Amino acid sequence: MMYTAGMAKTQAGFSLDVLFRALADTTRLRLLNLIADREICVCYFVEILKTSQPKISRHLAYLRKAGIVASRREGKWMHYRLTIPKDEVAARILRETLKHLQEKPEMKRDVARLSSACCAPQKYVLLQSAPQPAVFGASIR
Amino acid sequence: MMYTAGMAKTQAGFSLDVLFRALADTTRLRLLNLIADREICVCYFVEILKTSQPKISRHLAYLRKAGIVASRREGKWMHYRLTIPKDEVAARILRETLKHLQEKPEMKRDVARLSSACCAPQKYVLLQSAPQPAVFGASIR
DNA sequence: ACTTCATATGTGCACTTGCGAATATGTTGG
DNA sequence: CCAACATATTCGCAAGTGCACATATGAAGT
Repeated sequence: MMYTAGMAKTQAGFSLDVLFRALADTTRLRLLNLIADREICVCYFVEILKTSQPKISRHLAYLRKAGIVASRREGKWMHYRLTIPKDEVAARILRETLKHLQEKPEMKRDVARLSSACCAPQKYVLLQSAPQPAVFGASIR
Repeated sequence: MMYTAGMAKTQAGFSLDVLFRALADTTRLRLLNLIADREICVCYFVEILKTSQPKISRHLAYLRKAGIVASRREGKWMHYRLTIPKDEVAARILRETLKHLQEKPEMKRDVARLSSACCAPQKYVLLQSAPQPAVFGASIR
């Protein structure tokens, strides 16, 4: 057996229930799909999912507690990004999930709305001065 | 691009929420871990998980509705087996999950209890005349 | 047909989860 | 410090989920 120290294997302590519960919700899957390729500011989620701000915030908190996303503050804005779990199996499950979501029409529509919101922010009152999503075009998938 | 007809791709209609909700429960994960390698009769689950029969039956029904397991009747007994979903992504997620479960001590203990129950059924009153699990030793993982 | 055994399902209850509405926290600029 | 803005959290409620208990279904033997 040649496991080196850096080799992230399955961590026996890790609990999959947590991950699955985090993924077992449509709103959260939509959020994950949107941040899969870029770091996004919360206000975009609100506009794109056409959902209330507290609801978005709560679901993001849920994902954060499950260790799937991380946040970064930039002045008034909070940016969320995907964080691939240390556990190798969890990471693979997450990647497979995102790959699947990419195929779905609703998810494609969300991404399309995001890019149109970025290109023409004047159409969205709330996004007038919002920071643009980063890493557009690049992809972890 | 060289997709042949036989290549099972991601099915857009498939909904991952259902799969995740099915996997987001410890009892169901224990059941899945046990049937991952073999077809098992319900009475074994009851003995091994030391849980009430209705509870086992309910969770099995849940898994059946999610399309993860299938049942087969043999006289009075119902045998359950794992069914890999048609959707390729779902199938991969399920396999990864089972791989992860295999590592966990509780899950190993369940499997150990199962084999001891099979080798010495006289220790378990309820299993006196129960049919033995099939495909012992073989593995889909 | 009746009983027994194996499994499935209905019922009521405790607990959890998601939601909208209101409010709190944190940041920036005046 | 205060006002305005972006985001987070609290609260009360409606809906969902898991459980124990009781009961129903289905098969096999008498």
